Amino acid sequence: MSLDHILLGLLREPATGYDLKNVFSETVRHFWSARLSQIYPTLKRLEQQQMLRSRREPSPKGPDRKVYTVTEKGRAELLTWLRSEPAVGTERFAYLAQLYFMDAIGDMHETRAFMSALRDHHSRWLAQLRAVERDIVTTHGDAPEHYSDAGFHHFAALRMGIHSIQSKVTWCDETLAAIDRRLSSTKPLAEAAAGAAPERREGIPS
Amino acid sequence: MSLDHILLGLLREPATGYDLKNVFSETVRHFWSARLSQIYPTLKRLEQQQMLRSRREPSPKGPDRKVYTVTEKGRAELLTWLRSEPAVGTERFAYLAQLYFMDAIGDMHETRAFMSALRDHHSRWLAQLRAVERDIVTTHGDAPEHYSDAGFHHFAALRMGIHSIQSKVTWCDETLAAIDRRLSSTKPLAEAAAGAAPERREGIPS
DNA sequence: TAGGCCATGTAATGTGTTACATGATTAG
DNA sequence: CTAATCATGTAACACATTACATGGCCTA
Repeated sequence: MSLDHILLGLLREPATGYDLKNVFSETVRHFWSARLSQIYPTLKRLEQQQMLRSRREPSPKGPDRKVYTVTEKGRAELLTWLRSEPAVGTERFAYLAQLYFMDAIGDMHETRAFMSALRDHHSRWLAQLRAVERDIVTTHGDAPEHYSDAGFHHFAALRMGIHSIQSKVTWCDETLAAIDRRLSSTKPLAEAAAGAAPERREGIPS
Repeated sequence: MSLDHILLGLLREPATGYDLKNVFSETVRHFWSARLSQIYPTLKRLEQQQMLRSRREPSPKGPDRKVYTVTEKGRAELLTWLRSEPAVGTERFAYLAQLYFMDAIGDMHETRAFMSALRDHHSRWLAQLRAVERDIVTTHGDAPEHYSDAGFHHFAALRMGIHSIQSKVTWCDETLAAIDRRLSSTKPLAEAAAGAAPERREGIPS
């Protein structure tokens, strides 16, 4: 259901499927993603359901553009969704599942490499979000309570990304430190330098 | 693909679909969820692919149990997945999408109520995760680097949940405070007491 | 005896990804 | 001339949810 609502939300200005794809990669990408091959059929269906109307326009470059606008029915549907309960509880973290089972590999160095890759990824992502934040603050000032209505809501969503990703970087660091303590207590340098990973069996259950 | 791997991971002990459902709701629920009606066909398919083997056993209560075990091929597949890149970039936050478009309602009080509901939800969730953490620390001590291999990895996954949810509670508080500043600067108490929500139009763009 | 748990599943539908298919315009 | 961008879409498949269907055993 949610792509429907996101498209209705983005279509406050008339736009084509292609336009919406670009908006996705610019502003909405840190909490949602969608491919063109999903966007086109969804727009078509929303038009059949009378949530949208479309008109064809010649394009300066390339084929005709099919420009969509939201109907009254579509706007009503958007408002209903916005007024419904916060949509929580559907988050899925595939990389946490990997980590959770990673003891099956039996080599803490692989866990370390995994966490390190994860830290890099989140750290880069955080830098991007902070850059976006810096732009906004430079342009509109550092008091979001004085932004436009839309600006305020967009900024709040961005701040959630920053808090959340920052906490993951911190978590990666905490976990990497614990891994290092673990490695240095069970596998001193001399032994590690010796080569082949020794089988280790411990008694403490999960 | 991931439910496949999660089931392979959970099946270090032989278990039935029903058992796996229960394990889901106990330990894995903070980063993944699955319904029985998805688990059963998936187990069936994994058996066809020779990742799993099953045997029927009489049950003390109810119908025969169909107990699954992982084959060599299944274990190899699990290890391949564990050794692959961290599966990032698929996170979706439907409630952030709601917030992002919520200026369309045109009433900051509704945004406030939304954020407040979100805070409650995350706060309750955080309390649950902290309770689980407390149990583990009480039983196994506060030095995770000395836990079993499995225990260490499970604890690390739990810590990510705690960091991440805590950061969301903090974000909710920050945003609620900003909303309150905004409400008190644009709509003083006397006006709010007067009743009907006045239309407000501001010039600053997003 | 009513409701919950044990235990299995199927069918229909919804949602999302990957791959395929086409073709014009513009910048290097 | 070649590659990127503009612009449309379809088809096949993969993944997930909701609803339906069955039935025994145990507890309140």
